[in-house]
Amino acid sequence: MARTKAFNPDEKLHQAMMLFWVKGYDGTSLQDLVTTLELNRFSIYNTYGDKKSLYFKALQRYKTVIFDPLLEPLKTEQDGMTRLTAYFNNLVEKLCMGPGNAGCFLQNAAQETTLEDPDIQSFSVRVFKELAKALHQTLEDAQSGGQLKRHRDINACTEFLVMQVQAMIMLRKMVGKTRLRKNVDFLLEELQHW
Amino acid sequence: MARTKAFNPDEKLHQAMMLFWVKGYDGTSLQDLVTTLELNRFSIYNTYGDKKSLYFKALQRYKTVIFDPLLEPLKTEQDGMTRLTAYFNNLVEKLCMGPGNAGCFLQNAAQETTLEDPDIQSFSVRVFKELAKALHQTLEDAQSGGQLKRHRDINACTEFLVMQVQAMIMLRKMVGKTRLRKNVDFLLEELQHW
DNA sequence: TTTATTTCGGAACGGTCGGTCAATTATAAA
DNA sequence: TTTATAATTGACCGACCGTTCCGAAATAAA
Repeated sequence: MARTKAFNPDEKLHQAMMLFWVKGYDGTSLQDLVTTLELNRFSIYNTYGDKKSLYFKALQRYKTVIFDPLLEPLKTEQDGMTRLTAYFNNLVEKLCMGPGNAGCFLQNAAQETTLEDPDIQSFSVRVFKELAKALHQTLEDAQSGGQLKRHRDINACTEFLVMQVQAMIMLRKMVGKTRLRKNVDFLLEELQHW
Repeated sequence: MARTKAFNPDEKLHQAMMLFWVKGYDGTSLQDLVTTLELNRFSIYNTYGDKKSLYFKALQRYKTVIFDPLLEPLKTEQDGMTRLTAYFNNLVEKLCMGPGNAGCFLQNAAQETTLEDPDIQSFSVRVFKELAKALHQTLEDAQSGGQLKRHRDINACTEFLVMQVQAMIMLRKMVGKTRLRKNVDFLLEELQHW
């Protein structure tokens, strides 16, 4: 016995995600959201709660829509090293396809100094642990498959690779695709001798 | 035939640098500056110009006071690989000594999305090119000294190392010293076989 | 000591921020 | 068709933003 929403909340959330991704939390004003989503301020509050709630919802959406698919190359049936190479190559491509030089929404969220929300922080940490877990499994498979030397410490390698991923995400914000490509190629070449 | 300043502009600029370093450009309000520097708003404008001018001056100060000294280990009389190791070890120490988890002021400045000032951008780029130059020279020395294999492409190695430096700076903002230390040790171990 | 010049302090500017309100409109159930 | 409920709207809130103005205080040169 009530009126129905005149918009699709999921679709609008997606637009909010893109906006926050590119402009950050502080850089995105309520007015920006009103203009971009073509929603009234109150409708935004009514649907998603306050600004930080909306930001968090957008961040969670990013995780499922953007981040999770990036892990797929690590979960195929191929051997470990092949999966690793596929993952990094795909990462470079996707990083250069994203909106502007926005980098990774999750990393941006973790870095925004003004945003010291514990929920957001712990969420970001949790997501990067998922990445670590996937890389760890892949490295294990590579080692048992003989593409990674026996003496290698899987945990140390995993941590290092997580750092490499984050480094590339960040680097993308500052340099072009060519430079990024070269650095990934360098890393992948090193990996062949691990 | 005029009144003298009741404060030391250099000292106050240093305090402003620390503030911008930790809280960023947007995160630092004029009121923050007034409170921290214990200066009147107008005195700030009168001495340093507007907010962005002060920020830029603070950034330049950071370059000479913090960044430049970090390059010193690369410019000693030791052999290339020793200098490289010394540089990274020192970097880890200094990163963990800086204010809070602020990371590197220059990197922060380059990343702040709202701050798309071309002067600031080009300044950051120029500084990181200085780092690249110093690393390049060091790698050359390492190669001619026999600590770096002949077949290695110095330019590619340099770019990769610059990325590693930036990665560590960023990682410091998200993880503790222990984790950072382990990653640097991993990298340095790899370097021994380059 | 006088005078010219600059700093200092506080108040105030217009603008934008995130967030809220009551009145209006639309719609699903009774 | 009526009625209860929720969505929508645009105006509006107090707070803070970066910036500016002006009167008062202070000091170096004349």
